[in-house]
Amino acid sequence: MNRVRFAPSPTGYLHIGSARTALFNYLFARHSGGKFLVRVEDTDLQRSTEESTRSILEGLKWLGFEPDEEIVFQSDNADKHRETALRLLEQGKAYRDFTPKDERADGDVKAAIAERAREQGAEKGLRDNPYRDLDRTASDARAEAREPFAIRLKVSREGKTSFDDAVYGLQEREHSDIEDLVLLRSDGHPLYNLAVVCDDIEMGITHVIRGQDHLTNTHKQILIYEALGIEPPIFAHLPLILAPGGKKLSKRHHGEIVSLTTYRDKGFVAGAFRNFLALLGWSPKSEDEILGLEDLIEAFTLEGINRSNAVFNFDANNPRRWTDDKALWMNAEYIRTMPLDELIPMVRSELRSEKLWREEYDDEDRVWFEMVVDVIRERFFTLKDFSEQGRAFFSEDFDFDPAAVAKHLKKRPKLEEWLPEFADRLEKLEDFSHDPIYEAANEFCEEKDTKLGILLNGARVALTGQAVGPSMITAFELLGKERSVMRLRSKVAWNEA
RNA sequence: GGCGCAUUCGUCUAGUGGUUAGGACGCAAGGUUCUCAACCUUGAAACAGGGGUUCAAUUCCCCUAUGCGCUACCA
Repeated sequence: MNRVRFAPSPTGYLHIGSARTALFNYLFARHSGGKFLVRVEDTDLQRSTEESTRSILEGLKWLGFEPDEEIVFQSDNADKHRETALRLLEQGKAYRDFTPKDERADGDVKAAIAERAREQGAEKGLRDNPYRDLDRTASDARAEAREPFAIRLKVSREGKTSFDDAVYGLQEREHSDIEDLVLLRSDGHPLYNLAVVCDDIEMGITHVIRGQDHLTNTHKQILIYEALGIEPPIFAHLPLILAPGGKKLSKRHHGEIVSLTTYRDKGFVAGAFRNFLALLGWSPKSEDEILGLEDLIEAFTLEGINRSNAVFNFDANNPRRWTDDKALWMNAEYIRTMPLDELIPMVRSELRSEKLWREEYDDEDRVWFEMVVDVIRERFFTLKDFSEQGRAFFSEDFDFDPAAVAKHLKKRPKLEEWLPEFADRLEKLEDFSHDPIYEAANEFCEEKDTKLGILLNGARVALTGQAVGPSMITAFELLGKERSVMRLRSKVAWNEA
């Protein structure tokens, strides 16, 4: 049975790239009837926080990925990792390195690495550590004398490692390009490469599905598997998600846009965002794009993953383009087509958080509430729209869009008399439903020798504060006689700037 | 600096040794008419560049360019 894991390091919120990695792991597990596990890689004690762990798990839950077994915390296994390093030392497959640890600069680590490499040039040999072939008794003696040391893997001088990546194909790397990696720090803490390998073995992981940034490091892990005499799992590396312009998508430069919780907080339907994420770097055989969780599970295969990085397109300077257009479109598509039963709870919690919720909506006004939601969702993009653009349906306290007031009211000064007059007509209607309202509106316009649109567009602004919205006749019906009449008579909109 | 990976419309992508290079988002135009940011229809829009191999290359090979990743006693 396949066993996969999602292994985030808790050093911040859940990045959308990580969320997609979790998604692919989850889909792979479900598609093949395997297990989806979660392991929190908290070996970097300095940077790991509990709050981050909490927010990552919350994010996974929102997307609907519950782990099939208890969550593993990597730091709990540190002793085992240490034992493993010691065992390799014992077997002569690793050695003690007594070189004093050099303090690395905090800022641009990458630049420092490149600089060092440039200086060392071609004469640098990755095998020339003086302690690599230190006599065993001498090594033991120095360790006995409490001299600090790190444990490094003894990579053989000749040959190469290779593995067949499920996405990128055959990968080969010369040993001469791989240094003797550190397994255990001089302070006794295990390092990442050792920890992942040990834990993946311990957890019985069969497929490692992770970001492409791990592709070249995989060779180091293969070397550890070999030293341990254990068959490595199958690796499948995923293309990265980039920012517009092909740059790295980072918190530092792109802010909250990279955090999964942003999407929840800004009114995304989890299923819609999940659907969008799935299409970034993977595609189904069919041309369908709207895929629910079950569809994704059925269609998902490693073969469908492509190799080039995907750009997550958005415009930080344009509020309507705050995230990828297609993601927004997809969210709108979900909102207007999903079963009402599923949408209602989401709208309820949105209204609750904006203090617009009334218990009657779940009770005696339930039918009315569902009708309203069903009508207004047609033009909405996010769940937030229910409390913003749709606010007038749930509260008397709503704003008027100045552009709408200018275009549909101020430009037609006569409406200031007509709307209250029309209110009188509506008030007299015994049957306040579609046809009678429509007739009354038509009659009124004939009398005033004006077009229906002028009256209704003006009414829309007066009743909802918006220039766009559902059919106005329907809006009258939904708001009811009392509120319609009151708002038509109100001068509030006219006094807006 | 070294090593690795990638490159099809603006973006996400499909695809093949011979195709009108397909779809989606976005964009544009037209339609609908009570509004449009909804809906319907139509349209513009791509094989990074240069060499090979071949009857034929977007597809296979090489080089260049560009981007990304790794290169750490980070994960």
